[in-house]
Amino acid sequence: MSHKQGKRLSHAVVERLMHYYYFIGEQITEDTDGAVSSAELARLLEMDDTQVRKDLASIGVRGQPRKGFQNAEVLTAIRRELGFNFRYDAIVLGAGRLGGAIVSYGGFNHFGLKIIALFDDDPSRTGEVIGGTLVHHIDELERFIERHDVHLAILTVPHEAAQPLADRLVKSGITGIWNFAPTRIEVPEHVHVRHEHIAVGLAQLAYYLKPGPDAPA
Amino acid sequence: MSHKQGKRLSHAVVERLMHYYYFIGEQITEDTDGAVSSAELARLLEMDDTQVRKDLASIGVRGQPRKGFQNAEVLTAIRRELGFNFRYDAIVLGAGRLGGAIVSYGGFNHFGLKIIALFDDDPSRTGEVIGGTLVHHIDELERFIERHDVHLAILTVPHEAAQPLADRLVKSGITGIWNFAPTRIEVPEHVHVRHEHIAVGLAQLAYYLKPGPDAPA
DNA sequence: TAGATTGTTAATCGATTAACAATC
DNA sequence: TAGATTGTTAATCGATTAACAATC
Repeated sequence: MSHKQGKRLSHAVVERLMHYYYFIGEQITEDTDGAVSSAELARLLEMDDTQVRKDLASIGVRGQPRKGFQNAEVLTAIRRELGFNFRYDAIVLGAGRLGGAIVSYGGFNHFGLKIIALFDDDPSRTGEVIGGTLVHHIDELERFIERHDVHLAILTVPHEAAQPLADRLVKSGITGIWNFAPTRIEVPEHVHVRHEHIAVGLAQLAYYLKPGPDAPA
Repeated sequence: MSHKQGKRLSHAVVERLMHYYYFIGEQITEDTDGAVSSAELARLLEMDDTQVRKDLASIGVRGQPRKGFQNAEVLTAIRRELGFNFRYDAIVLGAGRLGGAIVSYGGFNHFGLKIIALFDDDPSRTGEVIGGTLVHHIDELERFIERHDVHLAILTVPHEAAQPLADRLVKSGITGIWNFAPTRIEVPEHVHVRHEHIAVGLAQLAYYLKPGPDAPA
């Protein structure tokens, strides 16, 4: 393998790999043998073709002159590099609409994510099944995590519940938190948090739609 | 005003402004008169303090030596710059769990977004009210957009429905699309699309949680 | 005043793009 | 072979960080 092992990919590279994965994955239905050129990928994703070649080289994929990159080979390398071949068991905190949307979304298993339980503090929700997943009472949290050796939690709770819950999660051994709660949470250094700050996306759009002299063309 | 009007802010700057807005907004409850130093903001958001000062300078906010930046002044400037003072009427396409979660989330009105209707192709959903918002049949789409002069649409439909719907939206005069559908959509240049590619967040986390020699410390 | 913090220029760093020889 | 496309080095660009005088 020609690329350096252990080299940590930047967030930007991981994001671009996801876009390649996503896009090639969409194209491939029966045409698994197809290939794609860096120029083609670049055009469709509105980026530079050199960038594409560099990104793919960085994960050890080599193209063929006059042909491009084998679809299947690219997908395999991205899966390997981003860890989609591992299975990550996860729990979802909060059985509200967002938590429900997340457990119901079937796409995550392509990325190795398997949601094995929902938790909610409303006792009347306990025992309910959403998207094939059982709702547990929040009091069961610590015992469940220990018993099932879970390391990833998805937070979809209100503002005020987020930090106390994060503390409980960390104490129980959770090392990754995907935070959809509308607040920042603080965790020890060894815990990875991804803040999914949905209003940022809205702000980006609003900025472009804003009327007046400041509006960009 | 000292900052250049009409200067287009980069995506990265818009995102950082949102983090400041969010964070200061959380702090301020009664303490509207408070101020925050660039060093304090930087520490809490894990970034460089010079960056904070530059960002705030770029939207015309001036701090006071030995005091910092007035909370209220920062918030006002960000609102002005990002367009939160305008009202954006929006429609949501798809009355599934995700569409429901979006209309039920109360936070968007802080950013000027007002969701005025849901649309779904399932006739049995028509007339239903979710989060205070009425579900219309998709056949009403064009007439509704025209009648209510809507320019922003939020897509929460399945893969295969996304592109055809985007085409209808564009034809009806929509100029901004917030796309939560798990596929890329193509639109004319004058239409702004924000792809909310949720699995990217998962991939970032998975990359850090991945076991093995490649895993970063 | 002394000292904390800003505002801004200069230096550094990294990411993007251009160029082009190597390859099939 | 000729020509399309890769792989990679060099050049450019922009973003981040360091340094420090200005300010209250």
